[in-house]
Amino acid sequence: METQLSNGPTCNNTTNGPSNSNTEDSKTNLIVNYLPQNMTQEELKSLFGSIGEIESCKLVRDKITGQSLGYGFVNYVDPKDAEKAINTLNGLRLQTKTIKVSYARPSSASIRDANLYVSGLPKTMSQKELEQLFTQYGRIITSRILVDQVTGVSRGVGFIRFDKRVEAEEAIKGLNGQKPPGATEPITVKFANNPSQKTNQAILSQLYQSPNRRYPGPLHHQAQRLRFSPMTIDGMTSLAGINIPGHAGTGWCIFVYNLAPDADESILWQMFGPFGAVTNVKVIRDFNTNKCKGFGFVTMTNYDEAAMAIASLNGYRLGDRVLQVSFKTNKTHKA
DNA sequence: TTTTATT
Repeated sequence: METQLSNGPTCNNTTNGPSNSNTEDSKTNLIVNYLPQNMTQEELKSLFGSIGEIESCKLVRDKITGQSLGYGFVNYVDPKDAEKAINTLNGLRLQTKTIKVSYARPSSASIRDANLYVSGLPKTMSQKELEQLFTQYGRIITSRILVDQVTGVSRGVGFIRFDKRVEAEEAIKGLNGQKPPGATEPITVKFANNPSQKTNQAILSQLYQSPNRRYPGPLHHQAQRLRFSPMTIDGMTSLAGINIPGHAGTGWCIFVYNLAPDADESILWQMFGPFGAVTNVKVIRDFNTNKCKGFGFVTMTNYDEAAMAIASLNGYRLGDRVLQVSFKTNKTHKA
């Protein structure tokens, strides 16, 4: 019985059970999870190559869309380097993500589709308690409880990934429809949807079948998933008759709010440049005093990079100020 | 009432 609970609150348990995976392969081959969306295989290779010589490296992508699936494999020549990579790179913060680095289990059919979706959980249940409930059925690889982004309170929904599919099946048999100790409502336990089942065909048909939609939000979101270029989106914008926030035609215009009175253009270049191609920056100043009026604009060429910059820099603390960063909207001056 | 963990 080698079940390991996670080491910490953020489900960073490494899958290096002493008895389970002691093949040669497992000592050099790593799986890297929770990678930022825009990270390329080259960047992955470069990051892990800084530890030692890499035998092979692969970023896993969606077969159809080419989108990164947020994880990859790094195989070192020397097992010592693999161990070093776990020790130094696991938990590393990259942009908005905290990456997880652990030994890859030997690939086999038995470990696929072992991910469970659990709903109806008591809102008070912690990740640890969730694991305690499931651990009797097998070795837990990851666990997660989804929380409300704003309040941080549990949504009563979570995921449990087991080492083996058969363990997941047993957990469904044993726990689906059951009440956890102390709970008033039964929980639902089933296999989680396979993310790759959500084909872009379905997304595309949504895009094209709604020529009258007026709501930029969701469409915008899907554009991100599909990695359309700004030009493609522009074409679709006219086709669908909608507005895409921040899209000026020459790039993606980003609104930066709460700059200090003495802010200048160089600070905007410095902040946004690392995220990708920046074509223009502008600090808005008072005509008389020549002091910054508290905001500015940045234009970036590529949607993905602009989105990443916004995700990373919104809420960023510059001096004693907390910046607000978003795509520029066409709102005049209400709300 | 679905996050991105098996090449």
